[in-house]
Amino acid sequence: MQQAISKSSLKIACSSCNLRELCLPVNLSPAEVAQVENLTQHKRSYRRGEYLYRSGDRFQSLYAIRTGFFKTQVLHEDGREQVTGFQMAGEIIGLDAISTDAHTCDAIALEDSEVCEMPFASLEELSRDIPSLQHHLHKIMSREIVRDQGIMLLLGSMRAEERLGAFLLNLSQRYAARGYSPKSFQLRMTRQEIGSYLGLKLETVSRTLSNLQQRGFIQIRNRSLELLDIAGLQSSLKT
Amino acid sequence: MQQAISKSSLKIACSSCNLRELCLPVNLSPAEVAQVENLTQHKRSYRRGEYLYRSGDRFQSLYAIRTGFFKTQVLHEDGREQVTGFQMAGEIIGLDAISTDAHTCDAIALEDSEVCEMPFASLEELSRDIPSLQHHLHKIMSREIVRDQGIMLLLGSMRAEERLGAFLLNLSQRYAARGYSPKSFQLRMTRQEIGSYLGLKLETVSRTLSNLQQRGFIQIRNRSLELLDIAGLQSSLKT
DNA sequence: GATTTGATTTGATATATGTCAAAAACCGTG
DNA sequence: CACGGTTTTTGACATATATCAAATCAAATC
Repeated sequence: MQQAISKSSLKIACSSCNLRELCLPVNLSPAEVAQVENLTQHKRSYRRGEYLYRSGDRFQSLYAIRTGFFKTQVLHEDGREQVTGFQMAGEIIGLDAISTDAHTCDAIALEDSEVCEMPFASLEELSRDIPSLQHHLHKIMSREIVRDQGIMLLLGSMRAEERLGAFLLNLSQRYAARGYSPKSFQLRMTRQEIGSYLGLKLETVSRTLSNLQQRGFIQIRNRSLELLDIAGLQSSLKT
Repeated sequence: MQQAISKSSLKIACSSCNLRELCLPVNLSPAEVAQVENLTQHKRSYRRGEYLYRSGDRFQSLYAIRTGFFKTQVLHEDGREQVTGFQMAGEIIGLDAISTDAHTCDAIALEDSEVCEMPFASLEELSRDIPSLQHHLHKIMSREIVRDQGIMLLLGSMRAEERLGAFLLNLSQRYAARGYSPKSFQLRMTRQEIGSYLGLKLETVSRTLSNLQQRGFIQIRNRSLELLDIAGLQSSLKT
């Protein structure tokens, strides 16, 4: 019964902020849920192109994406930029800033978006009282590390077509996890941004996508993507 | 006075285990130091080539490297491997495993090494009581995320020579931070491993090192490296 | 110390991806 | 709806890095 209560309360906490990543796996009592809700009250909207934060900004909060789509990028002194990730609803952004109390990358909305601000000091305090929240925070940070290692593998040892395939399949899975079609979705980023993320030039991205289309794996027209042969794409990665 | 006591106690804690990264910046009371010491009692030695853990192993502990040198690598199903990092004394290893309760990479000693095992459950428990320890743990994880983003930048947008330059300068800094010469040290890894880490083939690593030597930036003979012109190397990265 | 094994260097050549350029498609805005 | 700017595609060509191969060198083993 206690179980049932926590679960339904959990739903409330999550529906208020869509904190898929932060809330879902944590088993909280109603009182604890209230505390988490209190923490995540501050919401803000961002228009496409707006910065959520910039490299160098003082660190204060993590952000949970309620709706929308962001990219994060690091800038080299010589102007080169590297997109380090694309984040969607339910994901937590800003973890890099804990290390130095300053953000180390830019976060930019790729479409109109809403985020919950979570003051990190409060989150730390609360997670001292709620072990399951504490552990979950650690898992989120660890998951980010694992994700980054996957990108290293991709950048360090895959060819252009494999990188694109892995990228599209990853988006597909993440849309599926949110209840959207895994086979058909809009890309929210430019070829240039895809290229930066994957360590390729935009022309290579375009050519490779055209090639995947010719071979019947995908249908792409501008930003509208359809995955025609997910299994085929997957198996082409394992070769 | 309290300050002085903690500091000297801190020294004891660190000298016992050389936990540069875990202890140094944390301001602990003597009692707290004792608790941390208690946590880090379990030490083990590894011979060159031995595994500290393997991908898939159940997660139980983080490890602080006391002495020696490790590499971490992820394996692709098709046998391709990607070295994701080289870790030296004072660094913490195993953070990736928190996310799934299983290690996601292999950690292998590149020379005879000693580590402190830190049961993660105890670390979480202790960090609930000691806020500065909690915050420090978060910083360590965040620092790992930032490090990984730097490698993404390197892999995604630098050319072979820049990658090697950045790699050598990074090693140099880390040796300097440990009181060793920043200009002269032994590489502990093969050209192959460097190449895997930097997304290059071993022949390219060898050629690029030879080229840096010809141009007077470094002196390299097998694993013995001397950085002859650190400033020059640095400025060649900014171009 | 001889022998085997693995690591490194270097050369010749191949190839994937980058670069430059131009046209076409798309999008937001007035 | 037309305009101007951006994004995307596609082609021709350049180049950095990979591949294959062989010789040398260092290190581990008996």
